Amino acid sequence: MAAAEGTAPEGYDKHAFEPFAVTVDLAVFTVRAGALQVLLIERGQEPYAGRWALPGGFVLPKESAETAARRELAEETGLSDVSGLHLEQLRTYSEPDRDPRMRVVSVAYTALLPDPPEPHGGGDAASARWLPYDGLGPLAFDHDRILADAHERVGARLEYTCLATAFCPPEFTLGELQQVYETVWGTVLDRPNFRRKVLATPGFVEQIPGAARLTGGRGKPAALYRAGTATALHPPLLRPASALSSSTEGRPS
Amino acid sequence: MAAAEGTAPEGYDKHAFEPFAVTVDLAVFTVRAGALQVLLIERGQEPYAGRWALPGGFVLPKESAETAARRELAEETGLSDVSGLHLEQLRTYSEPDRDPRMRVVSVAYTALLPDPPEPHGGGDAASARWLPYDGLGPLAFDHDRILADAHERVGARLEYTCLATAFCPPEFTLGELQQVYETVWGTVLDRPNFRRKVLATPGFVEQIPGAARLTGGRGKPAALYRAGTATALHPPLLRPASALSSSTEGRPS
DNA sequence: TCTCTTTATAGTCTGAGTGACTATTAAGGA
DNA sequence: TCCTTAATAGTCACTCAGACTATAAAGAGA
Repeated sequence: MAAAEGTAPEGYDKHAFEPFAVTVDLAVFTVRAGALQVLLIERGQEPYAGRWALPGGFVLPKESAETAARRELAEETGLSDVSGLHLEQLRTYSEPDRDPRMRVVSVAYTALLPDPPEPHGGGDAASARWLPYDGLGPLAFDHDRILADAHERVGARLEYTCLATAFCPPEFTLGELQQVYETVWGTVLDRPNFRRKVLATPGFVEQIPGAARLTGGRGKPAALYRAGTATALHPPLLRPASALSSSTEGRPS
Repeated sequence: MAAAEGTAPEGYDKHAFEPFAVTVDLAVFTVRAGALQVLLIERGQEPYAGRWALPGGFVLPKESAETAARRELAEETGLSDVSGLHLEQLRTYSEPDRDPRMRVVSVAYTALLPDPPEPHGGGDAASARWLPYDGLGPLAFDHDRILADAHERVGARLEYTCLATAFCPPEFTLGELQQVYETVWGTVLDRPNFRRKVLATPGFVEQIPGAARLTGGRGKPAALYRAGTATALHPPLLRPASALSSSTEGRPS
């Protein structure tokens, strides 16, 4: 139901039941220098003063959670245009005691950025920073759990969708695309096999004719590709069995 | 964040911002007589009076959305013990105008029941009924969308998990398990190939030694199985390409 | 300039897994 | 007794992924 039936108080009005605060939390990932990084802000006040937390904020009265998430994403990253970025609802966290101050229900979102976003945003967050996902200390609230869920979701999405290109700039090499997989999954993939699989999937990537880029200064120049129009990956690109538990290893806290 | 930072009003207190009503909506599926059926309640009052809607209700001040969903599931189905049933959070719907009366954020859940639940519940819902998923008219609120999302999620879950046994009673034949797949996906599967795949997956099902049941009175008796301990399905049991769009075909409204 | 290293790209071989089949077994009904 | 139905067993070919080897094209250093 949408409201006001079932266990609703009889003759309800908007104050006949306990109101909830509704917020959004953002797990924003990027791949920088071969490492998976997360956008975090440092809390300035209690509770959890000094601890890192996921960016986020209240859903305003006239906006959806999705709209709120995109607004917060723009504010925290400092990017002027976030309309093209990948933003996906993760799940909702509603444990009654997850915020010691009051009852807060939070809709978590996962966002993916290509490499060169500004180091930290110009929004209201005092100190937003990119931090490596591995080795994070315990975060504020239940954000360890949210971040771990987000990581697992992104890893699974790479298997069944063409989402990996969302981590890449408009033009990228297959080596860079492979590094996205390797970084998120925490494994090493065979380069010829990865190449064969990506090129065999229609619409995953399309080659930019005649373009090439020297990668690292050494070695043969790599052909450049851009993201294709396909979104699904059939058959999927399954991560090796050795990477199946990596989503629960090395996660914060 | 969990609350009270970012775009939160300065010096917030619990009434410094617009309160939201938080509800749960349930998409409860079962397979009865070879058809996919959904538990629905008929609305008795405006808005959408006379229309069918998903069961659900308010999240109480001291409970999580998951707890609320399980409580509602027990009330609406009339089952005394729902602790063993599959219940999974789907996603959250938060469009500002999804309920014309007030601002309601709803956390949707998907539940799966084996065949013989009571026809309708003894809870507060005046008229809860099982209705076939195919051919449903437009539902109340945005419940068409929620139900379609739930169907798609269940169909995808069958591919990668051992979830299909949640639709089956404690003892079942492989033919019954196959019918779960065929009913949810809306396709016909090859029986020997399905059998080979299920039996080749360790922990999916385990045979009950010596037990057999006549299925339909005709034909060779089928061996009985119970659900195994595995939860994941590696490699997945992908639905045929002909069933890929069936999640968007034939869905209500 | 001639190697050596590095990286991209091409190709081979094999085994696992699946789709499309055919064959056999065990029940009930005419 | 024969026919139908449904479960179960087995075959064959094709696809695909993993593990390789080989070649091409760049820079670095002697």
